Amino acid sequence: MATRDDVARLAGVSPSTVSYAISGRRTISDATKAKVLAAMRELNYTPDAFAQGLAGSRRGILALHFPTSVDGYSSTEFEYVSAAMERARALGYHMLLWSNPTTDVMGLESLVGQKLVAGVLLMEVSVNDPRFDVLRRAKIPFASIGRPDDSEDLSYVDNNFAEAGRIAVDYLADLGHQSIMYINVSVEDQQAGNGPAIRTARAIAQAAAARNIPMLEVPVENNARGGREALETYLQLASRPTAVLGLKEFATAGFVNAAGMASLQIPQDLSVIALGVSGRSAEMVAPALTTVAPPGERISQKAVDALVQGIEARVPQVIQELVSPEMAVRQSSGPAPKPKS
Amino acid sequence: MATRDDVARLAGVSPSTVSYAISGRRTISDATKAKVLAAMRELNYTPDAFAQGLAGSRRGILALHFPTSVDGYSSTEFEYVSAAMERARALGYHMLLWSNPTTDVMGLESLVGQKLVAGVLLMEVSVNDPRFDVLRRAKIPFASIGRPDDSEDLSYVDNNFAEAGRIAVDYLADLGHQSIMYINVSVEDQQAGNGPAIRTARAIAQAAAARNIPMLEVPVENNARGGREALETYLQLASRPTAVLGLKEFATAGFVNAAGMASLQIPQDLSVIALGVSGRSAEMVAPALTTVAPPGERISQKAVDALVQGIEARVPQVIQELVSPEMAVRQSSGPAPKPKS
DNA sequence: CTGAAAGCGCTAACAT
DNA sequence: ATGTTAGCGCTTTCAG
Repeated sequence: MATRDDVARLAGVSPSTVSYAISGRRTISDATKAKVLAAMRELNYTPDAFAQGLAGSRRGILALHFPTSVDGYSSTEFEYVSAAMERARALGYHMLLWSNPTTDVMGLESLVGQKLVAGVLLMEVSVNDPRFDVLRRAKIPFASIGRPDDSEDLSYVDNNFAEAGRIAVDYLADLGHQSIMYINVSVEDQQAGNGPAIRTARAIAQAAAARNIPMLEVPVENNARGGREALETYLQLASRPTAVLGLKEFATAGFVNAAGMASLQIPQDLSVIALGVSGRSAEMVAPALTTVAPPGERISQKAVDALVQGIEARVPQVIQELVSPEMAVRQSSGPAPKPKS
Repeated sequence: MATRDDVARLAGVSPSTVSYAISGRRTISDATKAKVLAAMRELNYTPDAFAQGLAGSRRGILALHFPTSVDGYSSTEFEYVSAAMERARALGYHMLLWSNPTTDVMGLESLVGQKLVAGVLLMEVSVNDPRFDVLRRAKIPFASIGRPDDSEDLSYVDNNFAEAGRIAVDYLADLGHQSIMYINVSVEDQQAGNGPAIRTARAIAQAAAARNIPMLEVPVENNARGGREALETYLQLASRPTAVLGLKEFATAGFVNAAGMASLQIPQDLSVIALGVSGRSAEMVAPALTTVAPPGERISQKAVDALVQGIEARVPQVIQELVSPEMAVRQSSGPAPKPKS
């Protein structure tokens, strides 16, 4: 492979001139610039990323870090990943995928220690996520999709859960629903500090209280079986809520499907709203799920922007942003049934 | 941050000794090794990845490349990505995610030109994928998940489509089904050379012919609307097949849901089998889809192994492997209905 | 068994 | 406007 010196020789200029012609960090006459460009093209030259990284200060790689999940991830999560990668590329960075158990903080430490990446973007953060301390100590720029409880000094972009709760509850209340069941993630996940689960529960509780509506929380695992369990719980209730909010797509789908088996009509008998689920997933279920979810690409994009700002800005600023969720009314929700007399 | 020379100074040895103590590429007395290790620990030293990459020959980064899809990807695809990343890590490599339009071959070229990555793993390859030529010309190691038509000299791991077709068709034939409809990807996708679509169609046709069963192919887009269109086509058929094979999860789910709306009973009236769909996705649908799909993690894992072999082996070998699909019978399939007399 | 020294291919300060 | 040169932090020969 051709090196910069080969290009310089062929163009008849000094090596540094080649560098400057590429970077534009000093003025080069059009004549020599043309010669350099021609030589580059002829030799099919591209600067070596490792040499650039070692010599300069810019290391054009970002890491996207998420804890390995036993449950696996859904297409909704992949949308975040894809969008983050595309945004990184648009800003001139490569995106490294990195995943290890949350408990294994060493993994992150070793990644950072190698100085391979210029910054780290955290996904699936918990309210007391230990990764933040690791990164703070390492003095490496970072930002997160989602936020921990103690988030004063850090840059993040997160879903506006409070707003999501309000939108969903108000929508249901306006349709005459008088009580709500919330399908939460498993107790273990909650204890692990799952941010969306905790914040959503809080938001729904508040919004429901504001509308004077009782709310019941049911924790299940995020899979079809969990959804079925939620339905069993639902069926055993003395007075069944007419509205169900589900946080995760697999559990919510499982609930809806089980309800269908049990001859419950959705949305005639009860309304179901899925929170934080992408449209594509929502439409895999029958009836298609009404959703309240933030635009994932935009969250990822802004989070990458925040990270890059933290890397490149001379005076990094803390960027914190809550993205408003959007409601998509599909077939799983409607007016509350008339109470039987 | 501490450098290797700092460690050497603290340990009272020469810099190269530190390197050798780490790499183990020459024998070091236990005494000095202990000193070095202690110094490393004290300074919290990790070798700089860029310096290692520049000085040595090993560049511990792999790229996972897939064309950006307008349709977006599903959780099934994410499983491949996750598994590939984990395997790479197990083998001591980082995994870079990279995606751009197939038409834009320049994008891949620039990635490779930077010599950032030691090898490239291709996903979502088409039968005439232009990316192979780019990589061949660049003389960079590569392997693929899936394969092009001309695959003689390259390493790949792919689903055994022929076997998948046979398994599905034999299963249906044994249950008395006499004709089959195949929901394929859109005509555009087929013309773009979508390998799984083309090979699956071929496999089903062959297996059906062997069992003397007619097969009808219906191309639709991979989303809920596509599934509904497939059902409309189905309903208008003079004699309706009692079995449907679907290639993509969103279209297949859409078909099943639309069938439910049209009061078709699955599996009583017709059986549906989803090909290449993960269990998690299959269970989002009601009735849960019977699937014939290869174990995604194992495909990814072997593909990464093949790539790394191509990078590290002194005499790289061409590794080609077809992974057998597995059938999971769920609720969407059963015996053919008795023909009405 | 260990040390010294020559690069790897660049960036950026120091020249002119 | 361009050339010269000193590193960046390592790996790996060459020399004990």
